[in-house]
Amino acid sequence: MSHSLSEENYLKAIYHLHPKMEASVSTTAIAKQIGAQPSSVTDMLKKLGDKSLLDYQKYRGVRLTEKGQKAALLVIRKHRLWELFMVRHLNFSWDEVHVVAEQLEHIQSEKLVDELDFFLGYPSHDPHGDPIPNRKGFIKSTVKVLLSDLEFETPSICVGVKDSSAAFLKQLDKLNIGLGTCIKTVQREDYDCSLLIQKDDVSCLVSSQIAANIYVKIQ
Amino acid sequence: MSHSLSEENYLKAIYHLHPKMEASVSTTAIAKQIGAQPSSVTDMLKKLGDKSLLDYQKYRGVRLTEKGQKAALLVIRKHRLWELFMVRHLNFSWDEVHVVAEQLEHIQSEKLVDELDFFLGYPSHDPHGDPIPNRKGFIKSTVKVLLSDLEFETPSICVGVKDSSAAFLKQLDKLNIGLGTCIKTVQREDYDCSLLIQKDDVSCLVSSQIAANIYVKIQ
DNA sequence: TCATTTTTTTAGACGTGACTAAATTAAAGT
DNA sequence: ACTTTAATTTAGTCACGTCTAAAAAAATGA
Repeated sequence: MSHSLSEENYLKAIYHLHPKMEASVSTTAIAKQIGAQPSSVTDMLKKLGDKSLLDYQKYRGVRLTEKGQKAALLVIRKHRLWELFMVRHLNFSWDEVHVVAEQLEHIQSEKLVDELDFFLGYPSHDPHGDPIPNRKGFIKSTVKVLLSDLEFETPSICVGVKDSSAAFLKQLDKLNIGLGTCIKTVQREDYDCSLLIQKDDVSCLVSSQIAANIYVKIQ
Repeated sequence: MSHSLSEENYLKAIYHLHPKMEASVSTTAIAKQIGAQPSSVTDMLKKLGDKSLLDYQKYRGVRLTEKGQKAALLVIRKHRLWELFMVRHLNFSWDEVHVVAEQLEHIQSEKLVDELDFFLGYPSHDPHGDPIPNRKGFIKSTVKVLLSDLEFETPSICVGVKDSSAAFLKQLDKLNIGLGTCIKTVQREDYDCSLLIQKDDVSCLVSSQIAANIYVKIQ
């Protein structure tokens, strides 16, 4: 019924690589995500296969089962609720919460999570704009697009980030971009593909790398 | 600098067996406390000795070093802060928090603990009446006595419990005894050593086992 | 198609933290 | 003091999750 810390990390990694279960995930991709050797991944995939958390066939990659996906989403639920708790109540900034939530997400107590959810007022999104699954493991998929893919002169609102590393989030803080910031793209510079954007009547230039890690929704 | 989950559990167990470092703790006592075999304990004691968290000499029992005691107290600090958080903010009762705090106490993040401490208003005691060490690992020792050792007709206040198992705490709830309850003992029944106590003008009978697990302070 | 490269799996090993069974040391009792 | 009992340690094993090196399968490309 419950899973080890490592198992939970694998489930989460596989989910993140293909949230919609639309294709199978390769051993190498998982290894990169987890930061382990492919041979270690193979071992774990066999184990998770035996627990029927995913479908594993040699050389075929894997796909989460319903059961595996639910387990992954319950870990992600805990991660995001703890992140929000730390930002709202413990004076953490959005770039500091991830590493600590990586530990807290493995605490096993349904009551703890559900009461935390209640305490926070059943929030819909975490501090990075990602949706929080409910206690059944159901998650709302949001319609969002990368800033780099947005058509020029289309007003949009920042709703999340693709990269949630501390380095990137600190960069956004410097640029004064956060969740809810209104942005439209003006033009792309041919030289380095950086984007000229307009934000609250000020325009500024952001690199293509930054633009490719910001999610926006069209108003 | 930081210790594994198992190491932390051993340090905590040793501290609880002899909080004042007044005597050496035996391998068997630790084994009972942890719920492990004595041979496993020996292995771990060697390891903790090598890390100079305790003094270990074959067949001589162990004693925590200053460093080891501080490490133990920082784990206990986390345990008690989390317990209080759950009772105050997450609708946990005092008999439910222990098992979950056993997990939460191993989360490694100084900022998390210190911010939690601040969030709770730098509390002095946990929901079972035990003092909470500060961030330096300093703990206030309280003057308290077991209800079973209290002299008859001496007014006292319940300040803690020795046994914090869910079973015992639930029993206290039934008897309407909690932290702050005013109690005096009236007499001891010769037959079964149970105690007649008086509490808020009602008298009732409690078994010797119960009386030996309630701490009171004299008014 | 067939050789080469890449991916994946197998085989064998290691560290951690536990165990059992046997050996050793310390404590207790006569 | 010597024998018996209890406590402690040693030796060897095991499961978990990892690793490296080698083998096997799949993908790629001339």
